[in-house]
Amino acid sequence: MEKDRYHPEEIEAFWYQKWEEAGCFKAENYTKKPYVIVIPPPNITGYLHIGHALNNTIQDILIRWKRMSGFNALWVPGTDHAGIATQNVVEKELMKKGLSREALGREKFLKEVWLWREKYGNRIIEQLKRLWASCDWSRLCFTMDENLSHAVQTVFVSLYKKGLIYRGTRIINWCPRCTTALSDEEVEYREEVGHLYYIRYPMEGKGFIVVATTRPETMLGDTAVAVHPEDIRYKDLIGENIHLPFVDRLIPIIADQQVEQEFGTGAVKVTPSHDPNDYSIARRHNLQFITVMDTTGRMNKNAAIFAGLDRFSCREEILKKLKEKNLIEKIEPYTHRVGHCYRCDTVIEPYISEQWFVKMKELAGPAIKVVHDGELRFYPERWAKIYLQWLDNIHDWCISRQIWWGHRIPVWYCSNEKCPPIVSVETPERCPFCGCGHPVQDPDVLDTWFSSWLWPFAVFGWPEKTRDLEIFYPTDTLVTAQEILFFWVARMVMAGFEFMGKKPFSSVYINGTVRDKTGKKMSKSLGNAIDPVEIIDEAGADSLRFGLISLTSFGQDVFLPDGFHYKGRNFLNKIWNSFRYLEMLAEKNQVERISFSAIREEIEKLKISERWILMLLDRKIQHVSDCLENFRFNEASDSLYDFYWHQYCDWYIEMSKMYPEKDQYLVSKVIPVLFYVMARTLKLLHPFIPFITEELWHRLKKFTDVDGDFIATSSWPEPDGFSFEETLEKMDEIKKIVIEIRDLKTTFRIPVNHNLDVDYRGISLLSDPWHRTMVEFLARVRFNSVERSLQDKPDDEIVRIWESGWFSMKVRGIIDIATEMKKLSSEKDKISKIFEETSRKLSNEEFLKRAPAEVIEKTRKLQNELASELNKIEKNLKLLTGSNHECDN
RNA sequence: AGGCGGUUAGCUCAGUCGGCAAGAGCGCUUCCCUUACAAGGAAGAGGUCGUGGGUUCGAUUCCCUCACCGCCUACCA
Repeated sequence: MEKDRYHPEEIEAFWYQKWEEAGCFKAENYTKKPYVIVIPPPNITGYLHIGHALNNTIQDILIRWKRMSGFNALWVPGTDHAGIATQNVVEKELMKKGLSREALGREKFLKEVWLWREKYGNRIIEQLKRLWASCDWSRLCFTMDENLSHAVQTVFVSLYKKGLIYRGTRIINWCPRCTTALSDEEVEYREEVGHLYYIRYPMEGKGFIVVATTRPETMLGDTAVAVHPEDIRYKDLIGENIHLPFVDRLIPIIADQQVEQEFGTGAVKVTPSHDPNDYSIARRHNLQFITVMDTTGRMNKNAAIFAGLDRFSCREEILKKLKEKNLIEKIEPYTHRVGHCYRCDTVIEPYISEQWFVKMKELAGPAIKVVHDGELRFYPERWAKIYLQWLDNIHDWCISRQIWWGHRIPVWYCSNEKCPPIVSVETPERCPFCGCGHPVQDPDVLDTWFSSWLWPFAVFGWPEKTRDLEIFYPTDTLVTAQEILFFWVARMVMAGFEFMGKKPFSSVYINGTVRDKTGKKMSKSLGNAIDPVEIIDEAGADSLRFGLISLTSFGQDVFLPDGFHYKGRNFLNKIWNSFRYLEMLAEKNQVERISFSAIREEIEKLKISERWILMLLDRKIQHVSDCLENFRFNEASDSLYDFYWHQYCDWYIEMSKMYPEKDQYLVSKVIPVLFYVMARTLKLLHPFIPFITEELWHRLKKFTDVDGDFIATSSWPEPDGFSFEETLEKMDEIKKIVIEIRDLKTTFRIPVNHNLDVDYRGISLLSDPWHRTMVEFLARVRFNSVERSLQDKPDDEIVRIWESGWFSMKVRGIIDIATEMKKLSSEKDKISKIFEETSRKLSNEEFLKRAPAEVIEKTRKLQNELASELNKIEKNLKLLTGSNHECDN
């Protein structure tokens, strides 16, 4: 037989295609109970990164498991139009060609974006698809699809009519690079080292008041200085005026509770148009709002001599001028949080403008209740608290964006300014209020998340009352990342109740974040990303999946070490080669049609080894199913790994080699059990490593009567209900003896198939010839039955006492007594300690009184085992020191 | 400032209701290309489970303190 390794490339490509051709992933069997997951739609600008890989592997495991478990499993795929991100990408492309969106104009620009989308927008889907995701691709959705647009408009109009959407002039987060408003969630705060500048503001009378600020350039827009009403330092100054430098403006000193006396000097400059705090102070005090920047972050005409400067150069300039005027008291280093645009990383500018908002308080109610009532659960549970905390403090949602790529706001304005806005799904011909002819549509588009939050029902055709909507909504499980808990998850729950009257899903599994060695999130822009596609090219999707899953315990962040996928890769190789052994075995013994049902019918004819592995398999089926039920993916995959490799391969397959070719028991029982365990384990492994299991499933068909056309659509195994508990103890004993002999053989370098003198009158397990054969085979020795006394032990033999019998082996050359002594002594010490501990426990009345019976029983049993072990070691030690008379049995 | 997560073998991590003689993968040591597999096999070494208290018959596990690492929220300019 030739050496072989598992080569995934062709196999993975082959089966993916077959699955699709056969429609394995289509959720078409409406007689079955549905199980539904909607994918968190990746951005069309995205590449598959390791975070997607983890997130989608988990979804795929759930879907495949449920599909096999008899559900009409539906995984809805789709992509997100990602308004700002996509517009930025296309603008960059245009820039390369010397074009700009302004030069093209709205219509032509949008054409470009659609072209770009046609060309690259499905790249990430192709990656997912080629690689593993068992989505129902016939239902692929896009957030800019016509029905999605229709849903978005319907929702807007409905919320507007309920008074939950309004238009207003507020201070909002503005990105001067993207020149658009952003929601609070779209701003990323980062600690940055800056300065705190103490500036002297000359008072109208005489003297100065010193204010502290991190942003001196905004002073040009100051319309007051505020102090705390009870601050004795400034009490008398309230109502005085300040002569604001550069802009020639008198501004008052006012008193406001919001001012912290301890911070800075206790006096704060108030810039209502460029700071959210100052904005609220200004509203309380009816201050003037003076905007000193334009939409791109340049100082405007209100900035007097600084007009035209960029906001950051203006800061430098103004500091220079202040120094010249001796108006800087001091400058301190200061670390503070600075908001950045989540799409382009530009520093956010608080900015006053007219935008559309959604009132969130009312919508949040049902979303809070459903979690309180336990009808929507988070896994891990701690996320519920974070979710609730956000909803409890929810602010209105700014939904209008001053970009072009996205859902146009369904609002028109009449030329007559007295007419209210026309809010309608259909384009109005004329103004319904005054009848005039040319209503103009609002130029803005909606926040991308304003379409994403409708995802769980919009993908099924809402607002139409479709059959899909009726059958598949609400969905079951949402698998997503922590970073979009507020952006997306919370808003979906709100939308679900508002528009469907029902929660959109009942379980939310928040998978961990994949981080690099320094704890940073893996991302392309940070340059610390591991490219999953590269790993797949190298070792296959199964290896990647297995490696990822193995490292991600219940919602914990994942810290990827180099070569994390080797575990999976090696495992696949093990599976591959063990399968080849089975094939070879079947062919050699001319076994063709193995009937699994026969195994179950003739249980009583099975020997301990078969019963043992069947029992372990049964337990494993139960365990893996339980793990999946509780989102314990790594526990499931690791316990399957252990079972397959360290029980099935290391022991059971090895045992099968003890039978001669065409042995009756081998052919009639062992081979069927080998195949049976293989087949069932492959099913359990399928959700984790779909490709190799599918390949082997089809190879199994040559020998067995496995069910289903594909393993992907076969049935999830149920335990047979075997309870051969007694085999466990015996197999453990056999393993122990085998390991003991192997240890001796290693220590004393004894050759293979050495003759071992054994007195098994006292070793009860070995009184069974079949057990003896098995031990001999596994330990690669031959037993000579002897009944001589240990006193007659020749000097070139080493002896091990086991229970009340013993075995002895001839040792070539020098027996290294010292090595053996050392080993036994340290073993003795170790066991003695534990023995003492258990003794103490068992003589403790409180323990006996309070501990549960099974714990006491367990401790007693351990105590006995330790005692007999100590006894053995004692005797063995005595043998080595030569005083072997007493231990002769 | 609050909240959350982490701290277990050299490295990366498991350890579900307190009752283990504390596990895995990689790495390390010794031996073996034995007819499924060297991406393999056999046998090993390696941990006072971050600190200090407490509860308990019993704590890696529960409670409190502290330390360090990380994350998330917050209108201290």
